[in-house]
Amino acid sequence: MRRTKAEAEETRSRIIAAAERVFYEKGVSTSSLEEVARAAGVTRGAIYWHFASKSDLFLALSDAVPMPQEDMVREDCDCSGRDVLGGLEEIVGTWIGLMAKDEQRQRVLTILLRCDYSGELAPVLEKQREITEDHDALFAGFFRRAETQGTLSASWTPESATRTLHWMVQGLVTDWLLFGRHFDLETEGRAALARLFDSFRKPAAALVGS
Amino acid sequence: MRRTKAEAEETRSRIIAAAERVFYEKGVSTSSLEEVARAAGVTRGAIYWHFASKSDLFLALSDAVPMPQEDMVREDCDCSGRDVLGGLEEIVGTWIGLMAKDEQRQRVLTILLRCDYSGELAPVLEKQREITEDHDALFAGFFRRAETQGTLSASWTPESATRTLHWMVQGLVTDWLLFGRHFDLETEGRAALARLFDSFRKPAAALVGS
DNA sequence: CTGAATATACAAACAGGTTTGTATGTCTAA
DNA sequence: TTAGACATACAAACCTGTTTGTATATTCAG
Repeated sequence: MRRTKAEAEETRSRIIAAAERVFYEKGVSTSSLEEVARAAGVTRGAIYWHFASKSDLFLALSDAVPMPQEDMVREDCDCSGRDVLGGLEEIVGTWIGLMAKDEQRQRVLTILLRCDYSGELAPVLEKQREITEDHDALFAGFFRRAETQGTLSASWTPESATRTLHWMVQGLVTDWLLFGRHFDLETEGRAALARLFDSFRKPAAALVGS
Repeated sequence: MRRTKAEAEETRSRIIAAAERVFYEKGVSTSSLEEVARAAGVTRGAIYWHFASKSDLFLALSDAVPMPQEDMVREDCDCSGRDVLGGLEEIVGTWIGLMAKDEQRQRVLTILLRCDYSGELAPVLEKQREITEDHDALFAGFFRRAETQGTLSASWTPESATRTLHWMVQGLVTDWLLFGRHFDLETEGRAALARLFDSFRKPAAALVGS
C-alpha cells in the first residue's frame, strides 16, 4: 500500500481537485470530508494524512490558485512609462480577460465568494483582507503617479479612484460568478473600465467647443 | 405554560432577534438551534413550534428587514420631474445614509453577505437575485428617462450606467460591512456617488474655457 | 549489492460529540 | 374542555478526530 513520493504527491493534488469539485457543487460548510474522499477515490485516512483538517484543506485549495494582485503585480514596472492610467487600465483589463478564460480560477473564486468564513475559516478571510490591502496599495501608487503627471482629473484623489476601481471590478466579477455568468465578462468588463477610466482622466480641453 | 397570542408573537420575534445576534456573531452554518434557543431564553421546542427548520428561521430573519429596493421604490414618483439623474443620486445617497444609521439592517446584511448559500439556503439566494433584478430594472428606468431628456452622457447607455452604479454601491457596502467599517460610509459613499454621477451627466459645454 | 529495519502512505475501525427532527408531556388561555 | 404554546426526552444520523493495522518504499549496515 505504501506509495512512492511521486504517487503520494499525486493523491494530494487529486484530493485538492476533488475538494474543488465538491465544494463548488455543494458548498464548503455542507460537504463532508467523506464526500471529498469518495470524489477523490480515497478514504478520509488519506485526507487526514495530507491535511490537518477541513479548514487546512480549504486553505490549501485557496492557495492553489493565484490571487488577482499576484497576477497584476508582475506587470508593475512595464508601464511606469508615459501613460500611467492607460497602463493600469490595460493591466486590469488583461486580468479580467484572464479570469474569463480560466475555469479553475472561476470555480475557486466562486467557492471563496460563497463560503461562510465564520469560525474555522476566519483566517482565510483575514488573508483575503491582507491581499486586498496590498492590491489597493499597488493601485493607489499608479493613481499617485498619474496625479504627479497631471493626468488625473481633479475631481478624483488617488484614494477615491482606487476604491471606486476596486469596488467596480469586485462588483463586476462577483455579479458574474454568483449569478450564472449572465453576460460576457471580458466585453462588459473592458467597456465598464473604459468608461470609468475616461472619467479618471483630465478632460482634454483642446477638444471642447468644436 | 400556555401563552396568550400576543405573548406567543413576542416569543417568535424574540427568537428572530436572538437568531440575528447569534448568526451575526458565529455565522449561520456554525451556530446551532440550541444556541439560538438559549440566546432567546427558550428551548428548541419553541423554535420548532414557530419555524419548520433552521433555513426557515433564516428565511424569516432575512424577511424581517426590508431590502434596498423596497426602501427606494417609494421615492420613485417623487423625482420624476426635471433632474432625473440628480433625483436618482439623491435616492441612492439617502439609502446609503439609512444603512449607515440602521444597525439592525447592517447586521442582517452582514449575515446575508457572509453565509453559505449552497444547500438548504439556496432559495434565499434566488430571492436575492430576483430582488436585484427588480432593483436594476428600476434604476434602468431612471437612466432611460435621463437619456430621453438628453442629460445622460453619450458614453453611457442606460444598461451600462445601471450596472456600474449597482456594482459600485454593492462594492461600497460589502467592503464597509465585511471589513470592519473602516471608513465613514455616508461621507465616502456620497462622494463616490457624486463623482460617478458627474461622469453620467453630459459635460456642461457652457462652463468650458473660462 | 542485499536484506533487515524503519518510515510512509494510506485503509479500516473506533469513540465521541453534535445536531437534527420528532414524539410526548404539560400547563393554561380561550 | 380543548387546542395552543411551549418544555422535555429520545432516537437516529452525521461528522470529526484518532487509533490501529499494514503493505510497501526507502534507507542503511554489512
